[in-house]
Amino acid sequence: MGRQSQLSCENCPSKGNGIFCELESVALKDVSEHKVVNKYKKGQTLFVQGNPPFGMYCVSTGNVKITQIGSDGKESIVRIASAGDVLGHRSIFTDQYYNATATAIEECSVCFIDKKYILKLVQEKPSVACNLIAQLGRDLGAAEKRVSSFYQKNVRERLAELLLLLKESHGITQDDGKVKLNIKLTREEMASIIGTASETLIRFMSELKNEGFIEQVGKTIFITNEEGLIDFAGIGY
Amino acid sequence: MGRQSQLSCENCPSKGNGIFCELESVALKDVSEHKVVNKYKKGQTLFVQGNPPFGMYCVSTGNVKITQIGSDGKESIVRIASAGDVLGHRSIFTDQYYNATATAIEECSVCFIDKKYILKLVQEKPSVACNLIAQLGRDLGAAEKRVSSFYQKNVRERLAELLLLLKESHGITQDDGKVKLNIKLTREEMASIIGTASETLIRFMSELKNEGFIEQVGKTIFITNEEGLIDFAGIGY
DNA sequence: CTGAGTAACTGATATATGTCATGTAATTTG
DNA sequence: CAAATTACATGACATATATCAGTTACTCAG
Repeated sequence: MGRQSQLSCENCPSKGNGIFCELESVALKDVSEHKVVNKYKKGQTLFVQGNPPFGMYCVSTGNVKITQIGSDGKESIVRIASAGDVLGHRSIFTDQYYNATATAIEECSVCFIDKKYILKLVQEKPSVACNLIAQLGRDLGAAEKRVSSFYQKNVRERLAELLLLLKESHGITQDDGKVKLNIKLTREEMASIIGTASETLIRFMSELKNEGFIEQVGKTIFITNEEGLIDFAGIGY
Repeated sequence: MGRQSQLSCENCPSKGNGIFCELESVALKDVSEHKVVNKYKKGQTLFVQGNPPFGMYCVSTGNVKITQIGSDGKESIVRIASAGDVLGHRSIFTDQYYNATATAIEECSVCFIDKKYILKLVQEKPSVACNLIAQLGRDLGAAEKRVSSFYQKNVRERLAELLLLLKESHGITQDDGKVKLNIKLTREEMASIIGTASETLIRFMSELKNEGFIEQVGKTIFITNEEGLIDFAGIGY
């Protein structure tokens, strides 16, 4: 659905931390020529659970949610991809259909790289393969940590943990010392990340507000007391 | 701790489905020469959460549980590795300390491959890199599925799902049509996989027994009605 | 073989969290 | 700009599951 435009990988906002970061200029230009830049509006899907993969996505700007739908229709957010993150890489190499849906949660610019080309690139450029392995390794680590969180922590602790993770990935420290979470998530979405009902999440958010750990202006969340949250989450950070 | 012995990769029971399966004889022999075969007894650890990784493990025989300990001491099983599965690969490439502990749940034979060598191999042999990516991709897919299961399913459904997964990975169909789950897990361990208390798990196991979906002889579980379980799990398998 | 320790199992009770209901605030749309 | 829709928020209640307590059945070391 997205509008196309050409934008070189060398000027990509995500150049520094992507899987292509160690490629020399010539190779990077070659990547540029094999990709398509797509724009997505909020709510538009990059790919849909159950469909076959044709390539890999690399987020340039904006945030994308990766969700799985249960048989009861409940939507669970398994991951959020931001600038520099790749998407759909899992399905290409495992030769499975997408087992999740990727949806833009805001105006996004995402590059699409053809399956054939990315397979060739991984064969020829060990650095790309290694970076892909590392990325998958980090994703797996994060996913396994979440699995154990579900067992070991209650909703309140998982919420504190989520806020701290969002701070790491999307936090902007302001002049007044408060940290702004630069990502717009509905309460419903936040709830489906930590696996709880939105009402329950909202209740605990209110609690955190009352106790002075966070502040809210509209949907935007500010972390005002990180130490407190860490304590709250009950973790060895 | 394990006793050493030399055993060629070419005769490894897990040769067909490991990450080295596409290597030619010469290369495989080279791998053999860079590995050490270790034996572990039930309860012995391959590596421990928080320690730095020195290499990668490849399970030859037996089953290994990968666990994470929460701040409250609760042990959560994030994955079970069996013949052909690799272990500790995540930490090598992400350059992090182990964020999980690997423990033999029965007599095991596991090959250890030095970090330096495996890095070199991934650089030089694209097939190894691709297989590693695929393996990580499958692991990530499984982990993400578990994350959403926690949100979307209740304990009973997660138990049915676990039994079906164990059937896929460790099931042996017998002459009488019953499927034997060829893996010895304590109820406590099973509970910590699906994230519930052992008492609760036992209760639902009894329920499944009473309704004729499974049978038990000692610790060994037999699946007698797969269809029923699939229905129970409420999933689109 | 035997006793001690651990694991399996069952029951009773407590509680965290889900669900339903209702009202208000914020967005979107014609 | 108003109307309609959607998201946020809080209360009341229901319930799945954790926790605690106790019994029985294995397992393993001596």
